Amino acid sequence: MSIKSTLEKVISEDLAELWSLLNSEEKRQILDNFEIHNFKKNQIIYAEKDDPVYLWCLLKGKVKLYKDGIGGRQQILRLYRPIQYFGYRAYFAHEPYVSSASAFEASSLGTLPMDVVKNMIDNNRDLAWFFIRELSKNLGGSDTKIVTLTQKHIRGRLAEALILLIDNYGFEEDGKTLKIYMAREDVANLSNMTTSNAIRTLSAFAQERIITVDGRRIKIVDEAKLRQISKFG
Amino acid sequence: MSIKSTLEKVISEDLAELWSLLNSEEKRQILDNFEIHNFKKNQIIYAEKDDPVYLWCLLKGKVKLYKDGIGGRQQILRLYRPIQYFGYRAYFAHEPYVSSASAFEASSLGTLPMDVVKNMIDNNRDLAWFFIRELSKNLGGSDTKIVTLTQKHIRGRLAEALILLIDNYGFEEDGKTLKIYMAREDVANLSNMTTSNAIRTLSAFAQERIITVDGRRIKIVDEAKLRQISKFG
DNA sequence: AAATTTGCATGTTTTAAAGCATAATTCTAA
DNA sequence: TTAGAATTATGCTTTAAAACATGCAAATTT
Repeated sequence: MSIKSTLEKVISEDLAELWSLLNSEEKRQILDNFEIHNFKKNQIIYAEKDDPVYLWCLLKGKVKLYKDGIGGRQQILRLYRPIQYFGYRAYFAHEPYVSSASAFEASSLGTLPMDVVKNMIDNNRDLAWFFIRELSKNLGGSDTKIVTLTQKHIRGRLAEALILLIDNYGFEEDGKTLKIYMAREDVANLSNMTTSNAIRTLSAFAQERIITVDGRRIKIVDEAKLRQISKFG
Repeated sequence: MSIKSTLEKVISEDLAELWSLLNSEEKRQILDNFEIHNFKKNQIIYAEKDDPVYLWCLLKGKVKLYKDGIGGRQQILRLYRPIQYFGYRAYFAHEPYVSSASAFEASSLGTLPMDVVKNMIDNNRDLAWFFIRELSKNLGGSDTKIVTLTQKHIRGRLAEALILLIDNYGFEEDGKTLKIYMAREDVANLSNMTTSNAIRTLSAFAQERIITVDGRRIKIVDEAKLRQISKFG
């Protein structure tokens, strides 16, 4: 199979949501400009203050969007799974990036120059609506996060983070084990607490039989309890 | 002057930014659907969980967008001044509102049904870009706020809030006095702290000759120092 | 004008979470 | 395969901010 038709296969199968919104000329434009890049575990995809150039599409793996804060503290803002798009916000705002993206594990990503995306949006209202909707959903999420991360106590924040991991990456075949294996430090960076407190609170949850912990494998035993802790104390 | 031509005057003068993007048919559509509403001080414009129906345009006054959190604690997310638009995010996300809006002082607002806005976006790419850009700027701001509100200490958060007030509402004729007079409680809700601590820290800033405080009149004496405190300790 | 409410100011106490120290364990690379 | 590094686990100490209490002043209501 030619490189091009392989690419077409990859793109048309994987970009499902966006792909269906395009006409044949637009599809050709994508094929001509789409590039695949592979990233190793923990490799940085782009960094805060960089100028945005590409629309990124996660094809395989896991990616975190994060912001480095005060005293080396890092806040994870969003997590991506295949097939999701990111990296476009800063371009649309005419700003440099305010956050960084890195591969959580070995990942494969596609790029499309934002100038191409811009042209396509100009001529495709469905595409415009796709981005308007994505931006709107993200903005609602960030506004909500401002309140939960500042007002919830540690246990509530950790419970919320675990629920986010469930919703984002789901379970292994057993229907219990989280399908993501992250360092305690990343759990902490997700839920706005120190690594010590993430470890401590995970242990507490384990003791209370809400979860079990085996290294980085986290099993959700009592999801209802988790949601209750996330919502209230 | 007829009601309609008065309205046209109000709209064409005040909606400047959006108005210039429209053709005459679109302008007619706005004139037919635009309504003016007046709100008293502290009156709620819409509330969290409501379904979004209108695009709101602040014509006169000041509006806060906020979210009620845990234990009666409120977080102010954004502040609006004339002429700014809000209330569209939830509609675009196909969600109920996740935050509430209320008038900070007696205010005058215009409404346009979101269904009308949607139709206009469908046929006007500049209008689409207007909202894409606004959403993108807001999302960058919210993502940044997540980090500053969780990681900065009280003094840094208050300094940042005061700078936000400068940038949003500016100064009186003296070039020093903030052009907004808000209760200590709102200052606290803007900077994620208790009312007591807002009062305490304002007093501390006054003692350090960074600001002067006379009731709700706040004079910025040393803006450079304020920016330094916001950035670092 | 008196009474009541509301908002501002400040001191004291309590507490949640950070910071720090030290092991134990697991991973990684020479 | 072993030495070293990184990660996880736990206990102890410190601290920033919340919670609480009280007094005072200004504004509103009666």
